[in-house]
Amino acid sequence: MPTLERVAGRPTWLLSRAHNRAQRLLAEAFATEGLRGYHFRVLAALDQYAAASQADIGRYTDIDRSDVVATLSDLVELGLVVRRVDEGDRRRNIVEITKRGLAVLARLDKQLDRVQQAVLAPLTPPERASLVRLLTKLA
Amino acid sequence: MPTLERVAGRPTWLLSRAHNRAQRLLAEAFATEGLRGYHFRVLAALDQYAAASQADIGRYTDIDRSDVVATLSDLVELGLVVRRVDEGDRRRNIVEITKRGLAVLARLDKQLDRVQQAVLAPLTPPERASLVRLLTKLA
DNA sequence: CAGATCTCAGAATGACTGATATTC
DNA sequence: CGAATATCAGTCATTCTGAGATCT
Repeated sequence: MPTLERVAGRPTWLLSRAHNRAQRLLAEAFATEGLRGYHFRVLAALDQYAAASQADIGRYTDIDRSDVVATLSDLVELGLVVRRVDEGDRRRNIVEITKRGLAVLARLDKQLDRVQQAVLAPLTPPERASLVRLLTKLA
Repeated sequence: MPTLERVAGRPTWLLSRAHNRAQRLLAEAFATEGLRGYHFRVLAALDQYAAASQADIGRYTDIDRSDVVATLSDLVELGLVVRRVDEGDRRRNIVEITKRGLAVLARLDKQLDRVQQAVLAPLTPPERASLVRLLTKLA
């Protein structure tokens, strides 16, 4: 296995490797429902913050407002969320997750747990806690 | 600051956040030389493994063969590498870094150190070592 | 022949930019 | 008026797929 001295062992490189591996597994998991990461994040946000505006969804999920629009349009078309104008503030859309959306979210959540297990498999429980603590400090 | 319970605290999410932050800083650093991450990785590989074939560069850098082609074409055009057919095995191209390429690589290397410092700033030295160890175990 | 190499065209995903119209 | 919102039309970087041509 060739190693690039100039990058091997560097935190940013290790971060990339771990992130890429996790992302591949997550993409696979989401694809079982025909969705992508953005869809999951938005559904999760709508479950937690019911009837949110699109701008809020963007803030909760850290997704750009313009991408929230497209993501929601996908979800509306799939019947996983409903979108209507906020009559109290006509600039806003109120977005809510549907029953079908909740069902999909529940299934994706289980898949997500599976992926976490797979990614963290090489670490012992105390090591996992340590990693979470260190990564949290980074942010 | 809103948090998404369904993803907050999850290793894959924390990994994404840290990776994204690092990537933004790295992209900025590379952009000072008008380059991107792929260019740096390839230059670093050519410095370490002189006169490599393109397939080998792909293996060293973990960049897909087809992307190595485009990246090298950029670097050739900038005069940072030279590419010629291997007369001993005419399937291969032999690629070498130039003097200018070495100079650019040296500057990028310094920038990379700066970025590592910035990314790791919130951690103490023992914590940094611990993070590197844990991330290495993940791979 | 099988296998390695280089090349090209294209796509998927996540992240981002800029502009516009509407509403508060 | 300034500020927030939703929308649209793009770009960009990284990663990956598939197919073809050449050479060992």
